[in-house]
Order: sequence, then C-alpha cells, then structure tokens
Amino acid sequence: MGDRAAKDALFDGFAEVAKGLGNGRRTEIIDVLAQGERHVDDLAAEIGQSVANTSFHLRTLATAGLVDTRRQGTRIYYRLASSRVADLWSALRDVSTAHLDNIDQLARAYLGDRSQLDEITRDELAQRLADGDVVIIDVRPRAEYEAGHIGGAQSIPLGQLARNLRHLPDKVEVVAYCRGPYCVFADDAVRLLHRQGRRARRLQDGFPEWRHAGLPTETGAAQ
Amino acid sequence: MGDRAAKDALFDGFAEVAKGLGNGRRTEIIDVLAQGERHVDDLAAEIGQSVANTSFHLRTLATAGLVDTRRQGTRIYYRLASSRVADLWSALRDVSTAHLDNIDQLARAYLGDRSQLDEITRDELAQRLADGDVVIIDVRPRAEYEAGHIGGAQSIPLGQLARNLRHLPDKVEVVAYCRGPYCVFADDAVRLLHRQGRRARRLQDGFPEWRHAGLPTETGAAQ
DNA sequence: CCCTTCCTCAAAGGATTATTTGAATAGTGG
DNA sequence: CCACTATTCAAATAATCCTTTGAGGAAGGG
Repeated sequence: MGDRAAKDALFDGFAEVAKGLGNGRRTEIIDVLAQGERHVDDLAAEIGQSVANTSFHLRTLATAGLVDTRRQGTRIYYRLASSRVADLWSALRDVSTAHLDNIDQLARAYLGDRSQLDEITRDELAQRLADGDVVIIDVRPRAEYEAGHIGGAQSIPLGQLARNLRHLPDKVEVVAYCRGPYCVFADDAVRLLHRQGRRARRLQDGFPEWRHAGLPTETGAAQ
Repeated sequence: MGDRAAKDALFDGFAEVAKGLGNGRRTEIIDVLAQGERHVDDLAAEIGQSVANTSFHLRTLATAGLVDTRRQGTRIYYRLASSRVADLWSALRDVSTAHLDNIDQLARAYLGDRSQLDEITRDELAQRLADGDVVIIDVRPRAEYEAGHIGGAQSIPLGQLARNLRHLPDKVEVVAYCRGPYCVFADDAVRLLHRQGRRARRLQDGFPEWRHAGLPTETGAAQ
C-alpha cells in the first residue's frame, strides 16, 4: 500500500487523460464533438487536417477515454465519452482564459473585435424566450442543429443567412448562437444582421453551456 | 475573423494548459498543491524526484498558468494559480475514473483493498460534527494541516499516530481524512485504529473537496 | 562581504509525439 | 460474394519532451 512505483503509475494514468487534450487539433475536435457526434471525414474537414491524421488524433482521444464510437452503415461516428468530458473541456477553457496571458490576444486574433457586438446572457434569453418576443437562430452547420439545439431555435447555417433574411420577422430582435464562447459563427451572423439594420445580439456562450444549465433543448430536424 | 491559423493558435493555447497536466509527476505536484503551498525541496521529496527535475516541472506548470510562486526568505513557495485549477484537477480525475478501464486496478495497486474500510460521506460527517459525537483527525503532514484543515480537526500526521493513540478519547468514533480519494494516509490510519480495536472510518474524499463544498474550515497551527 | 542554502538554467541523451504518405482492412451495399 | 468506400495502420521524419548532470544565480545569515 502506497509505494512509489504504484503511485507514479496511478498518476501517470490521470496524466494520460490530460495528454489527450494536450494538442490543439484535439481540443478543436473536442469542441466540435461537444455539439454532437460526427464522422471522421467530416471532422477532418472541420479541423483542416488529413483524414489519416484526424483518425490518429481520434484514436489518441479514444485511448485517453475522452471519446467513444458508433458505426452506422459505412461511417464511424465519434462522440464525447460523456458529459464529464464536456465539463473537463469547460474547466480547461476557464483556467486558460483566467491564467494564460496570451489567450486574450489569440482570441482577439481569431474572433476579431467583439466590442461592438451586443451579447445576451443565458438567463436573459431564457426569459425573453418565455415571453416570446425574440427570434433565436442557430447558425451552426445543420448536422449540429439536428444533434441538439435550443428549444424553439430555427436552423440557419451561417452560409445561408444572407439569402434567408426575408424569412425573419421584421420587428423582433434576433439572437444568434453557435458552439460556445470561442466560436465565430454567431459573431459573423450578428455583424451581417447589423449591416442590414436589424436588431441582433449574440448569445454569450453556446449550445453546450445552454444544455449544461438544464435549459430547454430539442433534437432532430425542423419540419 | 475566423481564419485557420488563428483558430489553430487559439486552440493550441487551450492545449498548452492540458499539456501542463500531461505528465504523472506534474499531476502529483498538483495533487499536493491542492492542499496548500509548498517549497521546491519539499515537493521534490514528495514526488520522489531530483530538485532540478522538480524545478523543471514546476516551471512547466507555471508556463501553463497552473501555479504561481511567492518568495519567503531563501525559499520559493508554489501554489495553485486559483481554485479553478483545483476544479480542473477534479474534473480530470472524474473523467479518468469514469472512462479509463485501468485506473481502477492502478488505484487498487496503490491503495490496496479498500473493501474492509468503512467510509463516511462529507454530509454525514458535517452532521456528526455538528452533533459533536465524533473525533476528526487530519493525518496529512503538519504543513498541510496548517495551510488549511477541517474545522475542529486535530493534526496527527500518520507517522505519529501510533504513539498518540492514548490522546484519543475512548468511546467516540474516529474519522480520519487526508488529501483526497487517491491518498493512502487515511486508509492506513483507519487500518491502524481498527487493529487497536477502535471504531474508525475514513472520509470519502479529502480536504480540498470539503473546502470546495463550502463546509467549515480553519487555518494555522493548533494551540 | 563572503558563505551557505535553495533554486534555476544549460546541455545532452534517450524517449515520445505529430504529421505525411501509401498500403491494408473491414463492413456494406449491391 | 464481389467491389467499394470510410477508416485505420505502418513506416519514416522532424519536432518536442523528460531526465540527469553540473554549473550558475539570488537571498539571507554570519
């Protein structure tokens, strides 16, 4: 009980999971999978890597206990092993933003200047949604919407927003959301809507945080 | 806004923090620092590594934003950067135990067979403490007790337990606690007490979890 | 002011890790 | 049962990481 080698082995075990998250391509994968399951090809395109390399990273993640798989027809779908993994990812981002000096500027480089973008908190949105005086649009890729979305939201992937403006009611404020605090889709959507003279805000974080807070969600395609 | 290189750099940033936890010696350090600050020499002995190597790992942890330092006289004390880091460490252990098949057996190899050890939950202990019909002993090293301990607990480091048995009241149940679910000190203390025919249980987890739950704590030496 | 103690740094090795390329595999759909 | 396609594996290279050794600071005590 309690010898050095056994302790080292146990803590190496914990470190194994952390190593799974210890690569930028793999954190990108986790961020996508937090939205719902995806197949390899799709993930490879999402993270801008070759299929072979993506497969290698997915294997690493699976060995680290972070993801599981499911086969459907000829494809293999990867998903987070459980919501605990989403919690871990969230805790990791919290530490990064709080204690790494350069995360702020990296985020600014990727997201652009957000100072002109109005945000809305989860709680305020939940209230406004209950009151019915707001339109919520999910600007993530369609597959992510179908895997789960905010109750009452409609799916308008970012690329299709420009030609779907007329389907949005005129007088009501629009709230756009996407994957989370470090996702650009909703930012771009709000900027586009502003240029059209519409009132629009961005949800402060994304769908995973909404679900985690226990607020109402739906799955599947809209009719 | 939103180009590949900038996204990669941002997510590399998140991965940087995970890399900090991606080594067994560093997870051991984090586990110790979750109890309170410690100096380099001390930590080196704790994890069974050379001072130079420990210093190297601490530097890695500092670069990853996980620890901070403070100089006092000739020593340099390291501490967790914030309670967020403790949360991250806790989330990491949760994922490990839930999704890594071999953590169970590694834990058994280190901790021994726990099936004969009675445990007590935080909530039950808090209740019993309020009722006053229990003695709590903190079997961690003295420095950790002084950095923070359960309110009302007395410090009896494991090595001194055998010769302090007579100071413990006879009729009352003893609860021992230490660093957390993967710490052996309390296990060994309970086994020792059982051999003496005493009623004794081990707190299910350790001091950091007690503090995190907002239950009463104290700092400093006993009188 | 020098000596001691504690800590960090630099260099060097051996061991992992990330990515690319090209080949192999394993289910499925026909 | 054959052929196809999505995915994985193997080999190779370049990059990074861990540990040890020995030298180099930085504070404080005498």
